[in-house]
Amino acid sequence: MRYPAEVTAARHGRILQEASRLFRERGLNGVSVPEIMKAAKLTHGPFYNHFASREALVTEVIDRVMGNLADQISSARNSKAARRQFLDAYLSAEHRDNPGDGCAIAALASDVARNPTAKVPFTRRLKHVLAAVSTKFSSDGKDDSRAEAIRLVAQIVGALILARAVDDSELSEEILEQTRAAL
Amino acid sequence: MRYPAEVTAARHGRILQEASRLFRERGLNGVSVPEIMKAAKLTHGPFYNHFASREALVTEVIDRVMGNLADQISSARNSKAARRQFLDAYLSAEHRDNPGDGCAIAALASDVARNPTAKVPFTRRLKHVLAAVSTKFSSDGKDDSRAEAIRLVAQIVGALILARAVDDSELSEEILEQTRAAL
DNA sequence: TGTACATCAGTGAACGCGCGTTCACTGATGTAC
DNA sequence: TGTACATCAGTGAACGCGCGTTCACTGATGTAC
Repeated sequence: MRYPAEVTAARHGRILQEASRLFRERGLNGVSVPEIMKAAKLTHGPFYNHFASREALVTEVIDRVMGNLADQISSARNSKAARRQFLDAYLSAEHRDNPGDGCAIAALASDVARNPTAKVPFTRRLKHVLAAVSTKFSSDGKDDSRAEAIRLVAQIVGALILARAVDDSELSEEILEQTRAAL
Repeated sequence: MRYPAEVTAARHGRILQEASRLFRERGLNGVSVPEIMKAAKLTHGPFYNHFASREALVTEVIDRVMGNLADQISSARNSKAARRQFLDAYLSAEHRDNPGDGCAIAALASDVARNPTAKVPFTRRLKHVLAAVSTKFSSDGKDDSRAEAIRLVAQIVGALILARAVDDSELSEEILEQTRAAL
C-alpha cells in the first residue's frame, strides 16, 4: 500500500540509523539485512525498496557516519580546551564501551580495508576529517598541522582499537590513560 | 586410514598456517572452514579431527600469531638502529600490502574486539608484545618505557590500519611517512 | 466535490547458496601373538 | 618373522540453518475527470 512520503522517509532514515549503529557494533559483515530491518521495525522484504543491495547500504552508511564525524569536529571551537575535551571524550571508557554511536574510523577502518567499495566514501570523508582536525586541533607553534593531524588520528584510533580488543580492564584503562597523557 | 604421525602433524601445521594467513587477510569472519581446509590441501571433513570447532581454531591462531610477533620483537637487537629498522619495515608499503604475513595486531584487533573468546589469548600475548617493545625499543633517556611502548604500538597499529583502509595511494603513503617521521 | 483507478511501499513466502558441523565408511599403519 | 586385527586420520555426502535477494500480492494514498 502507498504510504505518505514522510512515513517512507522516516523509515528510510531509521534503516540507515540502525545500520549505522549495528555496523559499528558488530562490523560490516557481522549484521544481516533481516537484523537491520528488524531493528528498524520493518520486515526484511522492503529493504530493496530503499537500497539497491546490501553493498549500497554499506556505502551509504560509511558516507553518512564518516560525514557526521567530520561535521562534528568542524563545529568544535578552535581552542586548547576544546581539543582537550575532544581527546578526553574520545579516549574515555564510555566511548570504548559504546562503539555503536562512537567513532566510525575506529569501528570500521579494518572492515573497510577489506571492502574495496567501502573504501571510496571512507577515503573521501577521511580527508574531511583530517582537514577538520588540522584546522581545529593543531597545537600552537607547530608549523605542519596536517602532519600533526594524521599522527593524532592514527594515535587515538590505534589506542581505542587496542583498548577495545583487550580483556583486562586495567590494561585497557592504561592504554587510554597513557594516550590521553601523551597528547 | 591411519597416517604416519609426522604426516598428521604436518597437516595440522598446514591448517594453522593457512588459517593464520587467511584470517589476517580477510578477517576472523571472512574465511570459511572449507576455504581454510582447501588452502591446506585437504577436504573439509577432517577439520574436526584437528580442532574441536571453528572457534577453537580462531583461539589457537590468535595465540600462535601473536606469540610469533612477541618472539620476533624479543629477538631484536636492543639498539637505535634495530628500532629504526623495525619501524621502517612496519610502516612500509610492503607491510601494508601484505597483511597475510604481517602484524597480527593491526590485522585482527578489530575482529578480536567483537569476539570475547579471542580476547583471552590476544590480551595475554599483547602483554608479551608490550613487554618486548618496552625492553627493545624504548628511547634513550625516557624513564617510563612501558608508557612509551603502549603509545608506540597504538601509533603504528593505528597508522597501518588507516593506510590499509584508504583508497588513495598518496594519502596512504603520507600516513605511513608522517608516522615514520614522528618516531 | 465525488468516484474510479493507477501508484508503489509495504507483506511475507520462497529461491539458491554456502555455512559449520556430523557421520558412515575407508584402508594403511602399528601391535599382538 | 608372518599373519590377523584394531586403530584412527582420512573421505565426501548430508544435516539444518540463515544468508542476500526476488516476487506475487495488498491496499491506502494521490490523481484524473
